Amino acid sequence: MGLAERKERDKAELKELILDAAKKILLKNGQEGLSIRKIATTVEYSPATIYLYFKDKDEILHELMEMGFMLMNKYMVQAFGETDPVKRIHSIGNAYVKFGLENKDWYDLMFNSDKPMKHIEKCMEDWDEGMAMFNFLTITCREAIQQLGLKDLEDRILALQLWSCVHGLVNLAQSERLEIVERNQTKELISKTLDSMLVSIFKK
Amino acid sequence: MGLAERKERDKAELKELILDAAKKILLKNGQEGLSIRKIATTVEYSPATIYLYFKDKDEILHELMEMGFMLMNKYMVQAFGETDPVKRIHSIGNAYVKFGLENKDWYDLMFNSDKPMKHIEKCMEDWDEGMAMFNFLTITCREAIQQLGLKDLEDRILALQLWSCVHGLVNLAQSERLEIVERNQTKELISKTLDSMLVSIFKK
DNA sequence: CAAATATACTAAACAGTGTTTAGTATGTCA
DNA sequence: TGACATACTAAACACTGTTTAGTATATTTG
Repeated sequence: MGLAERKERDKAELKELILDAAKKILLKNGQEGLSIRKIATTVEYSPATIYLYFKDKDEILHELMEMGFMLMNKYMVQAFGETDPVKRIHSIGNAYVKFGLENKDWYDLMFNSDKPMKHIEKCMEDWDEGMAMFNFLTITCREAIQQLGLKDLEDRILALQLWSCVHGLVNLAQSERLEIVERNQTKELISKTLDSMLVSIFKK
Repeated sequence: MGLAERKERDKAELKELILDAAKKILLKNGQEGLSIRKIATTVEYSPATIYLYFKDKDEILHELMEMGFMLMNKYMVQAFGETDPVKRIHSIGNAYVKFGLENKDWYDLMFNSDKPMKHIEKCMEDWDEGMAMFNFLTITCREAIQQLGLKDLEDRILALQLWSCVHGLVNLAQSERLEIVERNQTKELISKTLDSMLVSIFKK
């Protein structure tokens, strides 16, 4: 029976089990289909028990967001290893878009949803993972500006320019606005646009 | 009483009343706070009555989306009147961002939410208003490319490059990612980034 | 005029949602 | 053995979108 099996599971592991269940449901049903009650039935506990391990749903979504950033880092390993700053920017851009297109639900949690942010606000925490990403991009921009002697460019403005472009592309693709405006080959369209933007900044 | 008052209202006007109520609730409580039941109590009918005038909630959100595009057009009048294509691109960009920042809920419905799009899919309709906007931008890009002799730029790629940048900026601002990464003066940051992008494309 | 039909509307239910409260077993310690 | 803490849950609260069956009222037809 469920009771006997559950007792075997270490008490401290339940938090991890809940997050595992949440992750599974997120991947299978999306953020809309992720509910406390579904998590509860998956781990074979009552919904109220979930609240003994997490303050509220926002906290669970925040933890999932952090998992999403770990997954994104895997997409970035090549970029992290790139020494040439301009090449690194290319690598970051491609990895970012690739991650966004392949992991809609994770991406949404990390860069669109306000629920993980509400938890950050409530607990007076910071958006560490997102800031780390942006700082890495900003530093890379600074290096690229120095190397190419683009003295009239500001690192954080350039970083934001790059970020907003890839963020916009991913969101337009995910909200199905792109497919409707330009049917078929949206992936090719995205990579062309990304290239065009990088060319407009660094070449000419 | 409610009954007497209601009878006076023309039957054909109820659909408009429902949309008016929906609009009010959207502006006051946001998309999260907009429910069929709240609309029903506002217009003093039962929730079931709403479904005699609209197929489902998605249809109501779709109609609100169309209202949003009408509002956006008001922000675009100056751009529509601009004859110089490069200046027109500047004008469109500024109007787009201004609209996005000032009308979060409308913007979300128009460019992020999948619910109005679900209705479009169900009814085999098109995203006419969005396509019209993108076509206008694409035509302007074509004119700018011709005028400046930028023969290695493709109009629809350039249009998408511009769109994704402003869309990204608006979304980053609205999801509070910008404020966390760069505290204070986010508005100035956005206008600087917008300028920087336009400079990188059209000057140098 | 009376009966049949069509219109406009609603009460109640269904199946969900996040969250809280009060209470129940079980285990530990004095 | 009694007191207390821990782990958990049933049930409720206040919501959500949507559907179904039924009720008045109005209109049309025989």
